Amino acid sequence: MASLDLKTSRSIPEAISRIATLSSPCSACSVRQLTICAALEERELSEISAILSRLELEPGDPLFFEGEPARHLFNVTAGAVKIYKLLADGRRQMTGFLFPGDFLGLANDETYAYSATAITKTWVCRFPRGKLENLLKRFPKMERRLFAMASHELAVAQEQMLLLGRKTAREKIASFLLMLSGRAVRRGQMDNPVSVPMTRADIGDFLGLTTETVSRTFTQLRKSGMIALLPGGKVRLEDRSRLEEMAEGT
Amino acid sequence: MASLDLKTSRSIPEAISRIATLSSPCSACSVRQLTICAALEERELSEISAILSRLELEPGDPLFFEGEPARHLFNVTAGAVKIYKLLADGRRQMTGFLFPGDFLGLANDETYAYSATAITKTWVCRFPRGKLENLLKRFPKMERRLFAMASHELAVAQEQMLLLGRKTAREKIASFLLMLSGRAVRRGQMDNPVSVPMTRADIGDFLGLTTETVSRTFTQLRKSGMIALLPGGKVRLEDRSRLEEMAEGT
DNA sequence: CGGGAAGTTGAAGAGCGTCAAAAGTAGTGG
DNA sequence: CCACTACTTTTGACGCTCTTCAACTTCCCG
Repeated sequence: MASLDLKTSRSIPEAISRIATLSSPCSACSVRQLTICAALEERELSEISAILSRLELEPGDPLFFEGEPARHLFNVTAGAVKIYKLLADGRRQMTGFLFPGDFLGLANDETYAYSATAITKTWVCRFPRGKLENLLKRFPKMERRLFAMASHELAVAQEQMLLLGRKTAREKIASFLLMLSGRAVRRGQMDNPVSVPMTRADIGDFLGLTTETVSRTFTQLRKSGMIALLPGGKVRLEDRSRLEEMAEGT
Repeated sequence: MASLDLKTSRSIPEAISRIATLSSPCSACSVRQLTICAALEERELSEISAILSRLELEPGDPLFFEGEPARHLFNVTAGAVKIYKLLADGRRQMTGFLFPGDFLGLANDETYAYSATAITKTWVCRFPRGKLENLLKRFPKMERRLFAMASHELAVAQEQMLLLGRKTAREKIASFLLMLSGRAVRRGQMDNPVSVPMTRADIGDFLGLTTETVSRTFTQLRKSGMIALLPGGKVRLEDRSRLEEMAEGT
């Protein structure tokens, strides 16, 4: 699994190497157009840059835990992050997987509503909450962009509720693979094969299934010729239209 | 609308006492403090008032359907609304129940991501999307308030994912009743008994269960003395702490 | 290589869904 | 005011999907 992300993140060193020559490291940011920093001027970027810290996380490193005071907001620039909530007895629900360009840490009250952990080697920009809020007041464009992203998250969450509440295991897995593929495209990557950097247990906790059911369902889709399981945690979609039908329940 | 210049009213009773003398119907709005119109000046309220239509809906009346061009945003002022998504074969997932003070119609692309229907006799304020957006640009306080509400929705959605993906039928029903109770309190109503204006089928589609399972689970909770089913769609919570434990899976 | 985590597969069982029917409730009109 | 209808809710019997528990295999990373 880990080897797979090394591949996807191969362009990071290049980006870093360019940092020194630019006025703001953000100018070289490969995910800028995807996130809150889109459409900002160079001068504004340097102000953003001044308040953030860049962190490098190893697989399994936590960003924060549910219930903690929400002191920071984060922006994923490379790698993958999982966010989840727990029940008292340890049952876990992933509420999202985050990839480059995704934003996390919005807190309604003063504490995080979920925990966040790096899945692979991951780079994030970390913003102190108060400082970012001050900046947002001065850059309405950025605030509106953040609102739009939250609004998008809301639509994604509703789609996920439909999946969790009403789809079968096969439909869930099909939807999941298509979602990963679609998001890869939006980040400018190949749509197929799709990189699946998380474990079966993580996928299960995302889809409301057990690891065993996830594994069995992958096998089932493989045997019916709809997908191929490639080494390095990659999955090739062999019949996208049938997967799409399956995902919609037809 | 003629203008009567008043200072911002901070306390609700104070505001209500002034209703008769005020120009904008929004001044008398009982849910103002709960929604996007909180903390606006009288002059701003009258501008809001100028762009909205007030609609009265009968049970079953649609507000809009998934996929339709998102021309309006809505604010519930009285009654109850259900929002839901459908699969091709008719399977349905409620993504929320909305009560006075709640906001709906945010659309990421140009179309609604879900359908919305009145459950009971309902009053809403309807805002043309473009006009409201213009107003938001001029009233950053309101835009920030809307953002905060969307952010809250996001946290609620994540809680619902935890419920849908990982809770048992009993835990789901317990969580549901406690949620209704908590929201009633936030609207200034009694926390117990809780009013349950939606059908068993609607509840099932909200919790990822069938009507039969919802009904059986209600019966089970009633027989174990945790709730009482009252006429008129009311439920009395007989043992809140046990319900809370159950909702959290302990 | 070797050890531990992750993934796969099997068998058995539980929880919830499905199908069916009865009982309760609300609205309508004679 | 009651009968009629249609819908909602409840209850029962049965079945299926997914979970649980367990063993085995594969894949990494040191």
